[in-house]
Amino acid sequence: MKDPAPSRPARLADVARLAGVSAATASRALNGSDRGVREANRVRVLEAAKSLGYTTNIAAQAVARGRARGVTLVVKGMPDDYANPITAGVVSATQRRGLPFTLILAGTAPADLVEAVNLVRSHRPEILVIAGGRATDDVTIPALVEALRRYEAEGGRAVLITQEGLPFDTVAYANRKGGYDMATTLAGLGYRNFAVVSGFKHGITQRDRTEGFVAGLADAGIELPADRILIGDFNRDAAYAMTGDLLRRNVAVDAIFAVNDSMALGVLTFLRDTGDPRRVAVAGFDDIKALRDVTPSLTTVHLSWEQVADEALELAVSPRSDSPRTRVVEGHVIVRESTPPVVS
Amino acid sequence: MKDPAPSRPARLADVARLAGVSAATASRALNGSDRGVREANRVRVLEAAKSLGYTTNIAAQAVARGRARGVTLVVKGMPDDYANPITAGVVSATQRRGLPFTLILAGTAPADLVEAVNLVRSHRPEILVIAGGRATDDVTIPALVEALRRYEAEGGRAVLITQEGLPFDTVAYANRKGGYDMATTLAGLGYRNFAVVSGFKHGITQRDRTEGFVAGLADAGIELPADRILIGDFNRDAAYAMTGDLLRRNVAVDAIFAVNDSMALGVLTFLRDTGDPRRVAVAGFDDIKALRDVTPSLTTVHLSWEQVADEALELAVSPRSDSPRTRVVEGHVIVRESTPPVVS
DNA sequence: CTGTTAGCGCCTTCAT
DNA sequence: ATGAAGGCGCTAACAG
Repeated sequence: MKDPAPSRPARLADVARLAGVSAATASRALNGSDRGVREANRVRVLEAAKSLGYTTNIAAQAVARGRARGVTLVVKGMPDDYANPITAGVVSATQRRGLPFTLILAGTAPADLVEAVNLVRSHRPEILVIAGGRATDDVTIPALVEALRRYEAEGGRAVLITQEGLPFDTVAYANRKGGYDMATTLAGLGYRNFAVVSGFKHGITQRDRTEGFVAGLADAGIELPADRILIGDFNRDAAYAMTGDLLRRNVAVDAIFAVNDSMALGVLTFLRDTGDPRRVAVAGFDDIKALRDVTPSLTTVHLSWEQVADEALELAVSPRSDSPRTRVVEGHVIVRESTPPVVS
Repeated sequence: MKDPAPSRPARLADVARLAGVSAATASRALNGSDRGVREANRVRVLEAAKSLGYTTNIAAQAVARGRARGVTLVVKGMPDDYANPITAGVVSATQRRGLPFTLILAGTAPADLVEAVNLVRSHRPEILVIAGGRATDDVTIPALVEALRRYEAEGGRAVLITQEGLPFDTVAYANRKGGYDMATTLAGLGYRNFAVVSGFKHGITQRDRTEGFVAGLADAGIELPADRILIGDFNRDAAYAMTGDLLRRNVAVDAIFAVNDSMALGVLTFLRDTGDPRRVAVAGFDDIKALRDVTPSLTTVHLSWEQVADEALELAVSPRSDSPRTRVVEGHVIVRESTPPVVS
């Protein structure tokens, strides 16, 4: 049997005709914000729509309205909980508000983010959320700011998660404080010889977490030699490799702080692959879900992604303010098996 | 400083004017498929566009063309690698082809999928991919089929991943064979007393994996008592609970096959939380990335998600065929530490 | 409350 | 190769 000739989707006019009303009335009954339609007509329109299998042409609607409903999230890399614990939070916060949700992936190169924002601009959604950190040496920042400026000038609302310091509404985590608290916690447990597995040098998130950690150690009377701060890519595999480098140097280390959980998992797995995973304490940051299934269970800084996402959407739907607002979400240290108290 | 009055985004007409050409020419230079524009004009249009910060209004483009470029993926629940190893594959396969990508989340109730498809219809993308299994007792299937029929009648191309048996192009995994191979592998390692942790009764994926496993055991001369097949929700937490139920019954079990990896992780974590995780062998299915970091490392059926996604897109971009095609991707068993050979 | 009339921004014949 | 004109499906004024 041959395919039937591609029939046109039912249009609003078809529905209106079948219901015996004008297109305007059908529009109001179907998608209008105001209630100005007699009940009888409303019912007839809805029935006609259903019997025709009508779905609003969102593109046409967006053209007519000048803007598309809903929020678009831009995420770097994969939207998995592993690398991007934020995604799930934004998704559910969005659905909770009954807003349409769309996800755009950006590549991991800095310039990709600018490109993604311009792609989003061409969709013209009401709300744009960008998740993910940036680097201090990122030469594309001016381009990013310009793209976002344009987006907002065109009537959109942009909110950044993590991208602190840019002139837009922002939700940030207390990275410095989290690092600081982790340091004092570990020191309190009796550890003295630390190493930090961090992301490449100019990443803002890892920088703040690392600096906070170093400051916390200092306040606990512990100095961290510069060569104990390892630098590499901001992911699990790099952390795995860095741990090898560290241990091969045969330095005395009894605790490793990885600046995020997926890196901590890399550290842990390396330790396990090469002996007893408990011979060095390990701590991470984020409290991603995957931690539930690893041994030893991992000490980390818990962040409430639900709250982060919720604050972001709240900023987005609130009236525009004259100057950019920043909300900071704090986490708290959760001590688990990977950092047992030191017995001496 | 006050916000400037929301300026309109630059339109094609603005670009055309600045470049000194007509809108038609600007359109051809910017987005036209044909090359019919003199080089000099092309350059001037591109420059004008850049200087105005112009981005195509995709909605308008979609209205004019009748269809939006790119692929939309519908996924149930969260798009994380944990529950949906497919997402990452589809994302990269899509980007590899240079197609715009959009993700729509559906709720986990069967009816949510129909709703999601209709939402997608209203976006009118060229390609629609649905990832995720279904239940045999799903009363919404006719509604789903109708929604997809309409989508295709309107000119869209739908491809299902996993949703075997529906009249659309489909990429399926060899679930039965995977289960069968796992059974014979485990039997070959010396195991005799099995249990299966499966998803709720009518899920097609879990049914096939379970049936294959039972058949494999039978061919190895092992009978699986019906009460050793545990039924519950198709996720980690349910598997965790089911394992508890099983062990409390005090039955002799030396190996548990969980029908997917996240359930296997639930089993493993339960075993660990209540004693030595190695006292029972555990095997899963899918080979998700999170497995890299757990101990003991998990025996599973490896599936190439890249290949699955690639076949799906290949079907989608290939010429329409008269009857629905099905491609089956096979996996293979990978034996790891969680199922050591039985020594007797 | 409802219908009429203009657009929204873009693409695509059809001429030239 | 280019421009003019019409149309895609919907919404927003404006009358009534």
